[in-house]
Order: sequence, then structure tokens, then C-alpha cells
Amino acid sequence: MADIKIMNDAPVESRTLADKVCEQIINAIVVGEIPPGQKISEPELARIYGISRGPLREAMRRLEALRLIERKPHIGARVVKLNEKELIEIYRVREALEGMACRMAAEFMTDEEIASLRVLLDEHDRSITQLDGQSYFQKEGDLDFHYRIVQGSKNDTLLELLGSDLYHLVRMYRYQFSISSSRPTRALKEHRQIVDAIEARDPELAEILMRRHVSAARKNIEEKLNISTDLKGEKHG
Amino acid sequence: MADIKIMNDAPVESRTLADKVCEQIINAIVVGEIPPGQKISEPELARIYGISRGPLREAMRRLEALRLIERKPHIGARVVKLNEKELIEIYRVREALEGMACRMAAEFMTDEEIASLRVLLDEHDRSITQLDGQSYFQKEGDLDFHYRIVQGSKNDTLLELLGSDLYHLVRMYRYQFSISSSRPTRALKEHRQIVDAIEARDPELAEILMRRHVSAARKNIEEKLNISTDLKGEKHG
DNA sequence: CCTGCTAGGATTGTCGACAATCTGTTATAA
DNA sequence: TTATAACAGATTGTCGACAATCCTAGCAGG
Repeated sequence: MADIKIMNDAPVESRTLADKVCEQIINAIVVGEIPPGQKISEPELARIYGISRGPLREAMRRLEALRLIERKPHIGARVVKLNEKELIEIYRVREALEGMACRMAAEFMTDEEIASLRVLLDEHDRSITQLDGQSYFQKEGDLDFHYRIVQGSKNDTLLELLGSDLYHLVRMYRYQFSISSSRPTRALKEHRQIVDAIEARDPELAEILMRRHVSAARKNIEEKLNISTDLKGEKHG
Repeated sequence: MADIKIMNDAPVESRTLADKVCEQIINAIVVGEIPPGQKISEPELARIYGISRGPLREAMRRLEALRLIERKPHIGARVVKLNEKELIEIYRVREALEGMACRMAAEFMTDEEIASLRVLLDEHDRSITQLDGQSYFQKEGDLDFHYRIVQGSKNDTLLELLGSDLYHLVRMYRYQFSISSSRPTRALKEHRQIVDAIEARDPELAEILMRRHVSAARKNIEEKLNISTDLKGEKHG
């Protein structure tokens, strides 16, 4: 059901071709349909999506701004190659930004939004116990929670930065590295603590908890990456 | 001398037309040469810059991503209208992002970079005492300092978010609202404290000081805006 | 006088074709 | 055999023209 209803604000309105194709390509890249590092052939993509190169190039400009592709003049565009360094960098940004968002959410979130957030967490709880925390929660469900917090900050700039820009990259990394949220139960517990702080209207605590939550996720990834690189190194010894 | 050498990474290389024109338009908008709220006529701009509408539209897509213009399908693009709400929002984002940057700068900045930062502050000091803190420091000099901190974080994602995206908007707001840094002497003092914390390799303190520094700037702006709106309200009574 | 419709003009969105640049190959010479 | 240079093919960058949509002025009707 969920798909990515979160991300697109306009449903199916009369948008321009470039916009529609852009969204399609975003999803194709995020899901891995267009693999990372692959060169993007403008004529080929134009043929696939049944449009001309004009709108396609406009869409690619937007993809470049989203850091989903990299362009070099007269050479071409490639889907971003995933490297762990940038992943860690993004989590640093998330820690700062979502910490601030959570602080502001504790101030400005409405009681209805908080209640709705609790319902969402209950859904996650069921999803975890039933499905052993595999499918939904690990992919989009977690971002769903975080997105709502950012919404609650009532800061549109923050919302656009995180929701429309960075989260595409986060989703992409999750699909590519198949990063499981590793400890869904633990994460859910932290989510509940965060909501508690927001409900208590305690901005400082809310920010600290969110920062620790994101920071923990980053450290977890760093650890996994180190282990995997260590294993790679062991092979030679 | 300074101009905006900070922002553009590539000097005058063989870039594409769209890129060069994009940069020109960015500066035109930031400086106010193209006034806020004005509708952008594609044929006219294309004629002015001597290019076709194709590259121009690509440039405009980038401008849209930078939040310098707003596009509506089939209607047109307008230069963003400046409103105080968004300005405050941006300062919240800066507080979070630059706080994190400063924390990381305290960890990863090289001794040479720190020394160079001190030299910069000495220049600012002279600039203030000589020119009564009017011209340079208030406009680009302050951002120069902040940019170097972000560079020192060694986090390219952070650098791109702040340096290539948000700072254009910050510069624009400064030109439009002619926001003086209000208390250059005070700001310089805070800058020195920040550098001290970085030099002491104290990430926590560095982050706190930077956040307070940005937060103080935000509150100062809020205060000014409230006063001006109050005055507006008084007129009617 | 005001409201709603219509036609004209202008602007945006899209397309196909041409020019400039890069990449890979091949031929030639040291 | 290796290195250099020219050539061919393909790809990207740019342009002008056509189609679709929107804004506005004018007019008919109430």
C-alpha cells in the first residue's frame, strides 16, 4: 500500500513531461533498476520513456541537483556510485537536521499529529512481531516515521531538504546495500522514546534522543562496513 | 578582490553554456539585478544572454533546485519572493548544519587551516576598525568564515548543501533586506571563540558556540523584523 | 454596470536536426 | 613492438520551429 506516497506532493496532475519522467527515473535509480555507476545514454533513455531529449535533459538536471547522477560536460552522466564515505556523511547531515527537526516538532507538532504518530508506531510494532521485522519496516516504514517528525517541525525548508532531497539518497543506499535497520525492536523503542519527549513538549530531550537515534544508526553502519572490509582484508592473509 | 571566489569551484574551464549562464543568473538574482517576484521571460532572458531557450531552461531547472526561482507548469517562473518566515527557517537549518560542521571541524581541520582561519579573522578585525565594519565584512566576509569552517569538516555532502545551495539564498537575503551583521565586533568576538574551541580540539564546545552564534543572528533578525512589523502596525492605530 | 464567453496574442512545452566534442580504432613511423 | 596521430563513429550540446496551454481584451447577454 505504502509505496512512496510520502514523497510526491502532487498526485497525478497535469505536470510537464520532464517532471513525470524525472519522477520515474528517480524511482528507477533508487530501486536499482538503473544500476549505480551505469552510464546514462540520453538517446536510449529518451526512447525508453518515449520522450524527446529536451525534457529528458531537464529531468537530468534535476537528478543532478538531487545528487542521484553525476554529469561531466561533453562526457556524459552516470548514476552515482555508492561509497560508504558519502553514506556516513549523509547520516551526519541527518543527525544535525533531524535533531533540529525533532526539537522544533516538540514545540510545534499538534496533538493530533502526535496521536497519529503513536498509531503509526503501533502499526510498526505489529509489523515487526508478525513479519519478524523484515519487509515494510526496514524499507520505507522507518523513513515514514522520520518524515512525519520533520513535517511536525513546521519548517518547510527543512522538510524540503530532508524529504525531497536527502531521503531519495537514503532510500537508494538502503536498497543497494540492503541495509536492514538491523535492530527493528531497538529502533522502535527509540522511536517511542522520541515521541514521548515530543508529547512532553521537551525540545532539548527530543533533539538529543533523535540525534542519538540517528547517530546509533550511523555507528551501526560504520561497524558493519568495517567488518566487511576487514573480512575482505582477511581473505588475503 | 574577493567577489565570490568562494562559491565556484571550476575557474573558467570549458563548461557548458547552460552552466555559465546559470552562474550569471544566480549572481544577477542574488545581487537583485533581477528583482524578487519578477516573472522570468524565457525568450527575453535567452536574448539577453545570447543563447537558445534549450540551455536556458536547463539552467532554470538548476535555479529551481537552488530555490532561487519557482516554476509553475505552463505558467512560468518567478524569482523567489523574499519572506521573513523562510529566512528564519534557513537560519534554523544553518544552526543545525553549521553546528555539526563546526563539531567535525574541531576534529578534522588541519593546523594549517586553523592558522589560516586566524589570519582571516585578523583581516576582518582590520576591516572593521578601518571601515567601521561596513562594506566587506557584512556581506561576503562573514560567509567566508563560515564557509571555511564547513570546509574544515571534511564532509563534502555538508559542504555542498551549505556552500552550493543555502549560501546563495543567504547572500540573496542579505542583499535584499540589507541585513547588516548588526554587531560586527560582537560577531568577530564569537568567531574567535569558535576558532579557540576548534584549536583546542573540543568538538562539543565548538558545536555549541557555533549554534549559539547562528542562533543569535537569527534572533537578532527576528527582533528587527518584529520591530518593523510593529511599526507598520502602529501606523494604522 | 456587471458577468460570462470567445478569440487573439503571447508564453511555455516539446520535438527533430545540426554542430561540437569525446572515445576507440587503426595506420604509420620510430 | 610501442607510441603517436589521424580518422570514424557515437554522444553530447545547441538551435530553431511547431504544438499545447495560458492570459487578456473585447463583446454579447443579463
